[in-house]
Amino acid sequence: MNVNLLLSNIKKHITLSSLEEQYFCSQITYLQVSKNESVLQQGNICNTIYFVDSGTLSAFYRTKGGKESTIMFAIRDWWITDLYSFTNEKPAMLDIEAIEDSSILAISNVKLQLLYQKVPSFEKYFRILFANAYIREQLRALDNITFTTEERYFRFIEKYPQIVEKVSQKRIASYLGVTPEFLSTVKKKNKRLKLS
Amino acid sequence: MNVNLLLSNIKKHITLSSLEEQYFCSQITYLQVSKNESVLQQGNICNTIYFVDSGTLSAFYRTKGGKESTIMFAIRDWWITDLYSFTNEKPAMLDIEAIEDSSILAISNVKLQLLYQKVPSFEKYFRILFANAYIREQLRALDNITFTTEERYFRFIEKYPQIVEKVSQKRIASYLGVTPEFLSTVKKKNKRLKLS
DNA sequence: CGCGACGTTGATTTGCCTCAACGATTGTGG
DNA sequence: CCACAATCGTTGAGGCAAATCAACGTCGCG
Repeated sequence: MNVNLLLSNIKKHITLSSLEEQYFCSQITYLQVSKNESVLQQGNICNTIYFVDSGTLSAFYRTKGGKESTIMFAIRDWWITDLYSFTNEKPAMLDIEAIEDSSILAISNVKLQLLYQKVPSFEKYFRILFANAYIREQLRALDNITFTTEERYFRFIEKYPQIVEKVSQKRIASYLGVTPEFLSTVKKKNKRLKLS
Repeated sequence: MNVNLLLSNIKKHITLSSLEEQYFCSQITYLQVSKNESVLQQGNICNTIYFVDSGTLSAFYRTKGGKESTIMFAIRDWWITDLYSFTNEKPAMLDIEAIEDSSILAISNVKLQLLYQKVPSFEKYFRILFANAYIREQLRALDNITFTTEERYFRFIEKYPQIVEKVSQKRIASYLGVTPEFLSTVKKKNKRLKLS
C-alpha cells in the first residue's frame, strides 16, 4: 500500500510529527476493489471512511422504483463515505461502488475516534474537510434550485472535468437529477450551436 | 447578552473548563437586528459567523434576474454564515437577513482562529457541526434530484416544522426552488384530498 | 459471435413556469 | 387612526421544459 497521496493531502492542512505519522499509518488499511464491486450496501451500518488512492467510486441512493440518484463521485485524492450512517451508526441510505478498478485506503470509525484522541490535530484536519464538503454541497443546492438543467450540466463539466473523464453520461444525469435522454438532447443542441 | 443557549449547545458536544468558558464568552459579541435588516451583503467579505439566540435569519442568493434562491434558514439555536466567503476570504455570494427581529451572538474569523489555538476542543465542536451541516446538505441534494416538488414540500414541512411556523410561503418556495404559485396549487390539491 | 448496457433520436404526455388578475393582509405616511 | 400602497397568497389560462416510452445503432464483454 502507498500512503503518499493521502499523507500529502493531510499535510496541506496540518503538520504531523514522524511519530504521529507512523501511528496514523498503522491505523490505515488498504483494499482493492474492482469495477462494479461494492464497499457499502443500503441498510448496512457504514463504519468506515474511504480515501481513493486511484480509481473512481460513486455513492448513490436506490429508490423503491429502482431509479438511482447519485450523491457524489470520488476520484483520486477524495474521501467518501455515508457520513450520516457513519456518525449516527444508523443503517446506510446509500450504496457505494467502484465504477472502475480502484485502490482505496480505509479507516474504521473506532480507529478514527482513537486517532482524534491520540493526535488531536486530526480534529482540525477533518474540521477543514467537512467544512469544505459542506460548502460544496451548499453550492450544489444553490445550483439545483437556481439554474436550468442545461446550465447545471455545463457548470458541472466545467467544475469537475476530471470526473467527466471517468464517468458515464448516465451517471452524470443521475447526479444532476435528469434523464439520460434529456442530457443527450442538451448536448446535441449545443454541439449544433458551436458548429454554426 | 445571554450566552446560555449557545453554551448549552456547545456542551452537547464538548466540555469546557470554567476558564475556557470565560475566555470563549469574552470573544463573543452580541447584536440585535430588526426585521429585514441585513448582516451580510453579496460582494462583501463575510468575516463573522452568527448564532441565533432568538428570531430567524435567512441566507439567499440574488440572481441577475432579481430572483432569490434561499440557501438556508437559521432559527433559534442555529449557526449561520456564508462559509465559502468566510473560509476563503472571498466576496460573499449570499445575502443574510433577519426575517423577524432577532438576537444574535457573533464571533469574528480572527477571534475564531485564536479560539481554535487557545481552546483546541473547539476544533472538535466545529468538526461535529460542519459534519452535521454536510450531512444535511447532502440529504437536501438527494431530495432535490430524487423527489417531485410535491414530495419535497411535504418532506420539508415534516422535517422543519419550526421553520414553517416562522417563514412565509414565498420563502419556502424559494428554498425548494419552485414558484410560490405552484406551491399554492400543490397545497390546495392536497387539502382537497384530505377532506374527501 | 451474441447479449446487454449505453447513447441517441423522435412522439407524446406531464409538471411546472409565466403572466395576469383578484382579495386579504401588512405596513406606512398623513 | 385612517387611507393608501405594497406585499402576499390564491386562482386560472396558456406555454415551455423535461419526463416517459419506444425504437435503433454501437460498443464492450462474456
